[in-house]
Amino acid sequence: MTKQQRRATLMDVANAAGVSRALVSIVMRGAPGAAEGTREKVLEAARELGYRADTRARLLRSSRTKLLGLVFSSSQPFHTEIVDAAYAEAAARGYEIALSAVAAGRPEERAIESLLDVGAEALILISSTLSNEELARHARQVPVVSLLRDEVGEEVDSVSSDDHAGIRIAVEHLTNLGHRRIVHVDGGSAVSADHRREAFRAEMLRHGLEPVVVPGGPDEEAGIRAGRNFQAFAPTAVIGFNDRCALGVMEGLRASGLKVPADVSVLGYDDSQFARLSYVQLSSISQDAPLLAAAAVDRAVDRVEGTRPPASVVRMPHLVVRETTAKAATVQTDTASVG
Amino acid sequence: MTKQQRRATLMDVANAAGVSRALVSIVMRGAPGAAEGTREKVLEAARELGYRADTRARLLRSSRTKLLGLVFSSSQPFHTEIVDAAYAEAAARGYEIALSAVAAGRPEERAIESLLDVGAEALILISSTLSNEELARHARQVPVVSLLRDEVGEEVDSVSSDDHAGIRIAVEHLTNLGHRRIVHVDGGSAVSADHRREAFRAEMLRHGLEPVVVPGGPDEEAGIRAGRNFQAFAPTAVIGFNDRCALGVMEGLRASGLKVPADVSVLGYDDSQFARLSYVQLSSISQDAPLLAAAAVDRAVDRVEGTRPPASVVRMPHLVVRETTAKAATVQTDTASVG
DNA sequence: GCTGGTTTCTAGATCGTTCTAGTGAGAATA
DNA sequence: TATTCTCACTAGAACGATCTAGAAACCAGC
Repeated sequence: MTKQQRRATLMDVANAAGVSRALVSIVMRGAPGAAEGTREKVLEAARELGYRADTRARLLRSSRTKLLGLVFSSSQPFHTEIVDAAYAEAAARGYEIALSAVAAGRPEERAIESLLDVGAEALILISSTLSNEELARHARQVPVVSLLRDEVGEEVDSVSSDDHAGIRIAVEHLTNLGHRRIVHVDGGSAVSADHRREAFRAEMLRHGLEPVVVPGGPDEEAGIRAGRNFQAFAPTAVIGFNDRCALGVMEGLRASGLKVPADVSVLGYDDSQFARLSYVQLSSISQDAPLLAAAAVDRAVDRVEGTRPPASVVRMPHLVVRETTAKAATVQTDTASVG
Repeated sequence: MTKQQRRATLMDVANAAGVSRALVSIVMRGAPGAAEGTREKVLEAARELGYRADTRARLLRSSRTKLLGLVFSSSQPFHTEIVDAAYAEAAARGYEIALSAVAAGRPEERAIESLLDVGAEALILISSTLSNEELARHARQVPVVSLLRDEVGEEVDSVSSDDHAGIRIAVEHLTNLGHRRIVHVDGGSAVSADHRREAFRAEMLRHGLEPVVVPGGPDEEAGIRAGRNFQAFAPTAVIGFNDRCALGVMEGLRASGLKVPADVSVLGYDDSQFARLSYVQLSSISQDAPLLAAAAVDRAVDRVEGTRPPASVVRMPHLVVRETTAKAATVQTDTASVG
């Protein structure tokens, strides 16, 4: 059995350096109030003993943990891209990130509780599925920032991407390429699915086109299933709920012998790592995850430090054109021509 | 500005229930020494006030947090499957998981420090890239379990899958199907890459076959790149370093007009969610992530509770046959018809 | 009533920090 | 010389839990 050696404490350093604990504390924090000579003597002793401040004790006393809680879903690769960016921004502002995943058998509430237990000073929730009431309840204890979901009430911050604008850009991109028969495979019960679906309907009507929506979901399987349902409509372009869904759609088309983009254009949403894969090269609507993550961390820090009241930030998505969208085939069979 | 209400403490509950702090502590821990009646009165008061024990304070005094630190890589979807399983097993044993990701600009050491700071009692490191010396250094402070990497020294636990056996199973599966020209796209500098490469060489020689290894890596891009390099050899079967690599290989074959599995069989490794996608149906060597995760959590808990000394656990992988491996084409000549 | 043994409960110390309210020494000012 | 002002430093009380030791209440046996 390996013996675990006790960690050096402030007291040990103080004894070694021949000063009081308080002074060591001052030196270790880099706070003013110590003479240059003693400062160095203390640092020397600390180095000697391999001293590292015990964060728990420090935080217990100062009630500052400099810890931001981030709840993500372990099954959404897109979320992990946000995690990466959040770490970077948090570090830049002198905070740490505490992660907690929503997984099978582990609801969002549990994930949140575990973050509060380790002392998170604020919560950032990605695509939260909690009700506004539940969010408000947590917001009474600690600042809450909702990421990728807006309309979360007065007390909760939100950082999201303009879904309507994203769909508008998508529809415009495709109509500019001459597409008229465009299908949207929706996200089913996923968080932004309603927004995108409604936006699609509105934008298609605005262009005088029939808005065909096929039930889908957030993953490849959903895209493939949806493919079987829109074959009859013979679209020349498909807008997927997200990239994974669009990948499924592409796979379905490929199975039916249709070429992308020669026969059908496919547009994804999220601009995730899947879209960027060299053999996929999926055109997609980018929400710019790193920027969203940074904005969320910024708001969380501002709230923790009391510099700002809760607010909603909405960022504009943008189009990334790759190789799955192209001009519509020139032979447009029975559709109405442009007005 | 929303006023943040102070979190309830033991003292608050004690006052509300009309008992001492110590008794509340006893009740909350479920320790013996409280009458049934008062126990319920205290629990009621705690529920009323929404009391949750402060992990930092608890740790400071008792050095027990019931928190296991788990380090994973945010860019490896396979890791997130492990995360899911770890949560479940930890919960079953009465522990919580604290997550910390290795990401761009966030080395493993930083991930570890942040876990120790929140009070993790043990560390589980997935595919750690630390040296054995560094691992040993941490192991002196806290039990360390290395997951998916073995040969980590005396003081460190390890839970891994038998890579040699996995490759043996893979090679046997393919030779049983009549394949003779088999290529292994290796994992480059990834953690288990060396083991699998050497195992492949040994197993192929054992079957009297030429072991052709092509440099690869852990993702789709690597698989595609590798594809360009083994065309000349015209293999009838390919073993990818992992599923993502195998996916890239398949994509490359498809681009060259070759059919899987009619022309070439492809076998993955990990049996990840990618392999299971309905349009992929990749045959793969399963390491059974959930079991590995559970074993790692078990070892960590056992170590924390002092019931066992460090040890190595090696689990047997097994074959999952799906649709990307099939009998070798009957015409096996030394001249392949590839351009 | 007294003693002894449970069971239930509590006071107070303690963990390793930070924070508050000082003390003491020396320099500057009156 | 006495007073004030810094500056460097320290003692001791927090923070919110657990733990130890012991008190109080109750019951049994003699």
